[in-house]
Amino acid sequence: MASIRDVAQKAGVGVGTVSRVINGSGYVAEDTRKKIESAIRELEYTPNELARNLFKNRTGIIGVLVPDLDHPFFSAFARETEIALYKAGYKVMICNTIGSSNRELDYLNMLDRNMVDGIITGSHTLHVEEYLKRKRTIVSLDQDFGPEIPMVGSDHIYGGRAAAEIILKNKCRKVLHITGVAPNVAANDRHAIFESILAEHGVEIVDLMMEWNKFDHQAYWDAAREAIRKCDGIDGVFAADQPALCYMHLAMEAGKRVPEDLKVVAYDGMDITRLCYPQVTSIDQNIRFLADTCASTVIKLIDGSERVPHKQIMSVEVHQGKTTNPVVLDGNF
Amino acid sequence: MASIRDVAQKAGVGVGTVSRVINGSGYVAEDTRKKIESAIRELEYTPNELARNLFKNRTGIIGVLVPDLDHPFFSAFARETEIALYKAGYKVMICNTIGSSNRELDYLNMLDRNMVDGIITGSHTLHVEEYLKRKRTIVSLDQDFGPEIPMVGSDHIYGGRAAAEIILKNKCRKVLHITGVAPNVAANDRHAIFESILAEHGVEIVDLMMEWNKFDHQAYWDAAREAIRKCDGIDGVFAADQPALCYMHLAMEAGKRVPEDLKVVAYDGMDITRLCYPQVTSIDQNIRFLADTCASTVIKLIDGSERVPHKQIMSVEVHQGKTTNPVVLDGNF
DNA sequence: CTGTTAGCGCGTTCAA
DNA sequence: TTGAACGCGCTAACAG
Repeated sequence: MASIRDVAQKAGVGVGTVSRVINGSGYVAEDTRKKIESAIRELEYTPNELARNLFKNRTGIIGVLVPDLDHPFFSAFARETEIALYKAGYKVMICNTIGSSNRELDYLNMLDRNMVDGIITGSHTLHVEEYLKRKRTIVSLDQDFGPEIPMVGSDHIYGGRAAAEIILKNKCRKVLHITGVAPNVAANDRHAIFESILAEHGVEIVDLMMEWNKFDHQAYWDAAREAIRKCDGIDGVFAADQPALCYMHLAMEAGKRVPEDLKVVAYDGMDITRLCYPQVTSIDQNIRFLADTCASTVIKLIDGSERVPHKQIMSVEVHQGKTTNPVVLDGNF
Repeated sequence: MASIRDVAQKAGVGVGTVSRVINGSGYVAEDTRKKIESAIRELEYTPNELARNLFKNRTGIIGVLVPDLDHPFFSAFARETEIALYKAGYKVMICNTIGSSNRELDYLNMLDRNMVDGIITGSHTLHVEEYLKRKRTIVSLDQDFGPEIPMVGSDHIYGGRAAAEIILKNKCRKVLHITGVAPNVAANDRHAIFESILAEHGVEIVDLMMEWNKFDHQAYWDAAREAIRKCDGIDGVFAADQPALCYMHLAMEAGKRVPEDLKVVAYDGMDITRLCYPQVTSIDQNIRFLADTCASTVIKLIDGSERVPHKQIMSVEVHQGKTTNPVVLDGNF
């Protein structure tokens, strides 16, 4: 409640001097400093960030946009991003964009209103133009908005290829492929490459497309149940963590053995695939690295000093669990 | 970039009039409004929230503190809280407090520095006094800081009792009880009541205490493995979701059948217990209701109009899955 | 109905 | 080494 003026008055000095003491800027005589410091203590003075922000035209806040904070991938991403940004002195404003698309717009507008210094977006329900309008200080996770906006993503091409290699070397003949991430997102790359490799090798593919904006587990179960009903003789599955787990568990319930009768390869490999039995083979994105890179990139953008690459692509890692037979990945298939 | 003065100048009016148009306050002639609106459009003027915030001494931001955003319970809580607060016109600043305890302090200090209008904390690594110093506009999830700070929580007493009833009616004789949530947290209540009921009925209890601040799944596996090694003949488990799952899967791997040889009751019942096979019996907290209540409570505190109850306790719900035999819960045992 | 002015609390010249 | 004055952009009170 006390302001810098109160402190100045109490210490019998001018506000400028108090300001210098607080910020450790400029010269200040040792004894006036003492006086001021004790005045600060007595009044329990704390600088008002709002006034500082107005002056500096900065808040130190970065907006982080994700479709759904309760999705394991995005909650992990949000967590790591917050940690990275905090270390750099920034705070994080978070937003779930799923469900209402003008929430994403709302948050983008905060850039214009100076409420946030930058935005990291893992949500992509808006048209490119809305993003381009703001230009600077936006970093995109896994979607290419063109040269104006830097993107950070994983090597999904390699990921899709690795999944295909595992499936092939496990000798699957009829593979269920559950797709359905947001349109325009780089993560889709894995699907195309996966299917083309399998097709090349004469493996039958059953495609199941989920609505990309359904994140509740009921939708996953429904999709898996539909796959089980519609189609017989599946001996391999490639899907994101959650649909993969649902399908696997339904198949097990129906008496299939994993990995003997059914091989499972999941994409992302979040904790959820580790807490299950058997532990799932998966292609893992390096979420911490993605988050750190998003954080450092947005900070560089804000500082405006360094140039940043348009694309920064992180490796994915293959985790061979118990839902496939172990194979050597050497690219020969 | 353009300020309200630029707009005023361009429209040939005073800043006050522009302000009135923007905020829809006071009277303004139709044609001057037109002029101003077109000036706004031409200059692509957007009000600077920072200046507004300074004037109103408000940011519209609520800080949400959780130990770990990547823990299923807290990510769900954060998600629901953000949604509820957004509907009420507030934004959410998020903080992971695990790992370094002065992060929590940092965020509490934001109250004093006017960076946030209020705080909802599900993290409790600090001493009570630090919370009491700020008094108002703090809402605590699941911890009682005394009469000054409203708390919102679940009926863990009922939860512990229900778990005990299920275990008893499933005729378990030797039960593994994994404990270890943060100290001083209401969630601990379930442990005491659970153990006392089981003891009353002569059921043997094996206690396993986990470090409360370990949230990575490795810690859960370690704990489960230790339990398996140390102790034989366990026919029932009561634990939080993740340790319960780890133990269950290890036991299954060792050839135990669920629920024939081993009954499992998990606490929280997050998605992770639904994506597993067999689906786990659980005591579920109503996270959306908790979040909504935290949100509305902190808003009432900010508005200062209504009084708020010191404690608001939500019911938990019993979800009978496939890891126990179905029983009727009537409190007779 | 409208323009002017006085803050909101702070950081920074710029003289002294 | 220091204090006074100005400005960040906006809102609200007041006078016209």
